[in-house]
Amino acid sequence: MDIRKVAAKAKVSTATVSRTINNSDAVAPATAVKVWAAIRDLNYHPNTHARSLSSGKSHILGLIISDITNPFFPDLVKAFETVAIERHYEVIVTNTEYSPERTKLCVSRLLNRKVEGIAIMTSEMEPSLIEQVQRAGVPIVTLDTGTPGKRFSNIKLDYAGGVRQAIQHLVGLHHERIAFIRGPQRLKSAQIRYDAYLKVAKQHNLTTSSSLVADGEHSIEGGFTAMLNLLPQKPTAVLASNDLCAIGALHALQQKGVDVPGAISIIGFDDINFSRHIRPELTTVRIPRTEISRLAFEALSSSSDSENGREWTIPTELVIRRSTGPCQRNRS
Amino acid sequence: MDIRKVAAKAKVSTATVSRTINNSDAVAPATAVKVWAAIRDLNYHPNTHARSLSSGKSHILGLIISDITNPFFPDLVKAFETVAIERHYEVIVTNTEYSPERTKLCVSRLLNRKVEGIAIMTSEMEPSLIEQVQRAGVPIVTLDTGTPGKRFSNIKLDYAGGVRQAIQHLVGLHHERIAFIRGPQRLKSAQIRYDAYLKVAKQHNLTTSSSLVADGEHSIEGGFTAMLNLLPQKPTAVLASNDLCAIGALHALQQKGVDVPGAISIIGFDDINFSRHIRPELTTVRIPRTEISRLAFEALSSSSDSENGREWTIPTELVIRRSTGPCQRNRS
DNA sequence: CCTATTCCTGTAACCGTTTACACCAGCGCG
DNA sequence: CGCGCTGGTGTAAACGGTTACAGGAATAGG
Repeated sequence: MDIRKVAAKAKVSTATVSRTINNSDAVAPATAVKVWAAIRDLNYHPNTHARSLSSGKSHILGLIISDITNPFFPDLVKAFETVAIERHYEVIVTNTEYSPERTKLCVSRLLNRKVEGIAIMTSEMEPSLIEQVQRAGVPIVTLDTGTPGKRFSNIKLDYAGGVRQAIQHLVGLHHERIAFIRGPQRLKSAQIRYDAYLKVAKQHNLTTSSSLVADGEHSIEGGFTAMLNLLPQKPTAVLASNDLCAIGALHALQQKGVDVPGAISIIGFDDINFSRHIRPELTTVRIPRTEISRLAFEALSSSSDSENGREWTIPTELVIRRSTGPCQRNRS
Repeated sequence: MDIRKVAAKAKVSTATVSRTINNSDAVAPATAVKVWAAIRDLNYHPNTHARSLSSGKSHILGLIISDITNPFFPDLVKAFETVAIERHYEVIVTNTEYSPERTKLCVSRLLNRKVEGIAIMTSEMEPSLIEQVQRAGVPIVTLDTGTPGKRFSNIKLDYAGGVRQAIQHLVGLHHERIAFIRGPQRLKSAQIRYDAYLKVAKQHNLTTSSSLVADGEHSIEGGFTAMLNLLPQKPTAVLASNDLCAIGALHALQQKGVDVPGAISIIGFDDINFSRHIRPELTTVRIPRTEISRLAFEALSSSSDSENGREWTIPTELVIRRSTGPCQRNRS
């Protein structure tokens, strides 16, 4: 069941079979028909390893994420897989688990498998690793990290736009004391969200006193304690750096008997699946993960050898559900 | 940077380098040292495709799941990846998305990549596909599906045990009207859970009238409407086939102003991550996914050519949290 | 009608390993 | 001392494709 058998059956050379498989236009239509018939009859599937070895193309893409257990990632992974297999690529997903050591391992695993591109969807990645990939001549696309260069594209998320929409929404509901639950500052994306909050809040002449900011560590527990710390400051609305934080904050308020959105409004960030299933359903800034995956794939597959990487910006969008409402304190 | 360069640098033949890499005991310790030094100096990494081609071993495992977006799977995937890479295997994860067509594609993708084993962690899989894999000589391990055979192992979950613990827990709290929210009956695992409910409830002389059973489709929405249907039957406790169903039921009760666990107790199944983060925290029957992955890997890697598959049974365990409490109606 | 070009196909080298087999040195033993 | 082993190493043939190059047939152009 190798290419030679097919060649024999179709009465052509292996070269012709190979060309046929690869849709080379150098093969006469009539011949192609014969070859395809033989392939079907023999139920022949080319050996991908042999193919990769001799052609140098593995048709595998690498996807690096932090942790598949983090609800942000499954959608991303699924969408990436979907578009990749549509184009007949295989994908290997690796979890860094936020550990530099493990991240190193992820990269070398992918490089060893001779992937044709790596989508790095996590921001904690040492520059030296990126360089290593570049030296290997493998295209890269990152999320919110670094500046594009040779075979290096970047996808930027317009966090500021989402934050602006969120704050405008709250201001429209007459909120003035809007607190912020911050993510870990070592994450670039968390940093940007915080900066955007600061900037937009100021533009609206809102208090941004540091007492209105708490650290939520991007986890439910973190959001919970952050909200507890925030409570004495009497905010009327809270913007969280993360849906998990927002959910944690929600729990804290429910435990304290504070009504949401009656007394306090809450807005999250990401729009993970569960946000729609929480009570009250969470108003949140959606990050379009399907779009990101699609673009990431595009970036990798268009990064042919000498071409320079590009940079895209993807908008984020406020999804209004039930955790936000008019500010009671400032009414009338 | 291929094996020849290493051989030259170490002043040995490529065969010796190869043997060294593969820890063959036929190489003299002193030689091995020389070779490893050369490898390190040259920063040499063997070409995995060449290796797979000539040895016939790809060192890749396939993992078939339904949908990474279903919160049951991420833990499973993560654990599988962890143990696999510990043993220097790569893993390709594929989502069937509950579609037979796509499932077929998953299998052929994996077969094309010459995986050395496939873990099928989803029950909707046509027997013809399984046969196809077996004909290809690739070891299989399934979850709750089929009977073990040549290169075919199976992992069974003791759902009945978990259901028994759950019902005993409720009975201990003086509950008598225990309703059940059923999963889709085409899923074997859902069927087994339902059967176990029926059996154990009868053993305890509880009503199992069909009016106390509703279909929840294993989703939050399904659980929600199922609970609404169940409400007129005045159950004092509800056992759900799935955490998602349980969460949906919880929402329904909260919306109707029914206190949990004050008026009605709820128990879920699976112990997905979010169960701990719901209010009230969900009492649930845990399915030990890490354990499953570990065993699945073991099954695959021990399924050497002629060896017959094995069958394991993994216990499930009731995790008591805050969604269950004493039955008020039957107290004194 | 001859030559140049185009189109299609085949031959064979090569991709980077593994591994069967051959070989040789050194050793134990009768 | 000669023989058979054993242990370590090298040679070279696979593994199953791709592709540079060569070459023959058919077509076009003069």
